[in-house]
Amino acid sequence: MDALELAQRNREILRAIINTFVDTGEPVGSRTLSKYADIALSPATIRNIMSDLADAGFLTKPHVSSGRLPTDLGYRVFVDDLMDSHTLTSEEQESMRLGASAQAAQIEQVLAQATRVLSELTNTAGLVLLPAGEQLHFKHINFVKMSEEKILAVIVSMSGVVQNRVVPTETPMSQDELNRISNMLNEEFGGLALREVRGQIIQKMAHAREDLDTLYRQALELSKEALSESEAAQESIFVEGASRVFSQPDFATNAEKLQTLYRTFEEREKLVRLLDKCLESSDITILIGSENDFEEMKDCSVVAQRYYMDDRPLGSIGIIGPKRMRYDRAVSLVEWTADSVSKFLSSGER
Amino acid sequence: MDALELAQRNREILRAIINTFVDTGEPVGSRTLSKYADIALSPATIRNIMSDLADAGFLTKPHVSSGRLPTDLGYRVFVDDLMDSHTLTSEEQESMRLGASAQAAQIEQVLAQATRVLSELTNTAGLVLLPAGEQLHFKHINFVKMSEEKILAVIVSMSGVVQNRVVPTETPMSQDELNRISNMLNEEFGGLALREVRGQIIQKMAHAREDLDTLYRQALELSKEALSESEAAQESIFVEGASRVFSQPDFATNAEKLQTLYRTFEEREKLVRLLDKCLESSDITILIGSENDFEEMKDCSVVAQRYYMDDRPLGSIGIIGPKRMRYDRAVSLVEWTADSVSKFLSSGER
DNA sequence: ATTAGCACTCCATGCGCTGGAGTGCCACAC
DNA sequence: GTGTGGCACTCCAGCGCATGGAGTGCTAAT
Repeated sequence: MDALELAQRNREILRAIINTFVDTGEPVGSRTLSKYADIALSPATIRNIMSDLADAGFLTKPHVSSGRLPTDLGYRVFVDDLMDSHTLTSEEQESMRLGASAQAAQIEQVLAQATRVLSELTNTAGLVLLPAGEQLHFKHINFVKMSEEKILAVIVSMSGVVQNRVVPTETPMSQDELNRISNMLNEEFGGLALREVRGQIIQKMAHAREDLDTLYRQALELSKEALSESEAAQESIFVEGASRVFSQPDFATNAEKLQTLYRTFEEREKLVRLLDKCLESSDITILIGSENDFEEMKDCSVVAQRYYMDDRPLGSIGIIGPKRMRYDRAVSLVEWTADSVSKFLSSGER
Repeated sequence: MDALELAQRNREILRAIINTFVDTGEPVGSRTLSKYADIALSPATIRNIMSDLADAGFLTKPHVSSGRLPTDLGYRVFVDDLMDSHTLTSEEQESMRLGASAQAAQIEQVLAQATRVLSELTNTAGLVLLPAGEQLHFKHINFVKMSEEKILAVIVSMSGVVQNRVVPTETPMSQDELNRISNMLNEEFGGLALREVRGQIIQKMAHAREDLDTLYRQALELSKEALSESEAAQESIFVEGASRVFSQPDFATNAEKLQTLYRTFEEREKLVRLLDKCLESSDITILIGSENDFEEMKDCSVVAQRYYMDDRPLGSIGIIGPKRMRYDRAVSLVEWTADSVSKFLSSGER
């Protein structure tokens, strides 16, 4: 760290190296850098500085006689300390605005659209973690009779997320009864977190077994099934434009990397975990290379941010791309998108 | 064609060539083939036959001094005339049975599961076209009030497909009114094809404008919106195990092919069109290489079959993989799967 | 008709060479 | 002592070339 804190100039050099590497994708040499506008030093001097930066762990080289490129740590200090903040161009802002103001439909569509735009503008894969599980608050439940033994539960959360669930039942009920049941539940549980609803249901079922009227008991039974945790956490992620990552020159040439990367994207589970992690912090999260816990994605970086409804974090939205990316732009765009989405969700519009 | 019809032996040779090529992935030479168990001919003789088969358009060679490999036409006659029918091993049957008998949930889950198994067993990508548009028959509609201006329509079809749709409205209605509206609609339209329902609604709205009571008019209005065609045909396909295709040696080495192929899979639209085409015939559909209309997929083959509910075709299920595949196995497995799915859907279970 | 033999083609592989880009170090200048 | 020019050295990427092997096509013999 000393090296950096002492010498402002070293920071300049590191910044310049990263910038040009991000631009070109080629390891950058001292000569190239000395031609770089802002730097009026001879290659030899630059070499010395580079050597220091390499000793400090910010740079490596692929082989002994090649230019330098940033390590994960190098990117890290760049992102933390050296990066200029990128101001969005008006076109960028334009595209994003479109994203959020698309005629209001289901929340999923808004999120998918925002993610798609994000992916296009950053030329990386756009990700969004949908509200699920703990984040959801009960708004409305509705039952539809599908057959004598099967009932479809439609659960609507405050945030506008709709879940369908087929629940088997032994005691056949008429649609009318089902409607009354849903009325009951809606009055009783409106606004509570799903977790609380589950808790209350279990409590009520345990406490007063006999003295409840049949319909109410059935209501509890049914809603318990419908709200059961098990599958709730399913497939709660959208990925848009993954092919953009694969066509980055950083991967496109290496068929093997492409394979494993592709498989990881297909599974999705790891992507969910990544975004879940981003939910923990209110700041924008940047994971560079091996900073994420997945070996397969050690050549990728993630930039993600939570989105909110009425100050309650619902999920996260972001991008995943090669380590070599324009972090400044990515950060601005992700922040802006998360912000737009939050504003949209928090306005009366949904 | 003569060449084939005259000489039974030529057919043997073609079959052997295709079989070993499918096995090894390498162009097969006359020498290799003469060692092949069933063939007691010298390499020279085989060369002559190969030459004939090449003239007839069933074989090519990558370059002048290499072994032969089948053309699309070659695969075609193989599939049509030469192929032994593959009988499923008991393990294969076992996996498939699991697929269909998974505890009954929504139709989508059953289809997804069947497709996943299909993909695993064939080591290709599994595809399924979900019932949509014309295939759907109205069973039940239900409205849930989301806000003063927004109503969620839940449409359940006879086959068990559930669609959610947010409909904007100007005249606020209570949940009670909504329930009554859905009762009305359900009685009136139960069992009709969605297309017919749409037709009837428009007709009724046009015919008797004034003399209908308000609620009924609102019902028509609302259901018209809810059932509008526009978005109905969206994303109605599942793809499972696409990475299996990409890791086939036929593509894995060629980064460029991998790219375009990947992009095609991501878009999905072309896959939908392929499966749509398979819906037209009641027979199993096999598209070899350029037989499908998409340049990007000229190195892939599709094997797909319709599935039914009560003798009504709902959608299609199949696989897509490299041209070099075990067509006999693919055909058996796809047929078996489509059959299982159909049986499941047609039994009372859904 | 079938087959052995032979000339020929083409690919894949490996090797050695070369030029270029870049480093590291040393010695010199200010 | 800080910056710089010079120089030797390293390593990669690309190229040309030779070589062996797999395979064909043709011809002549059986």
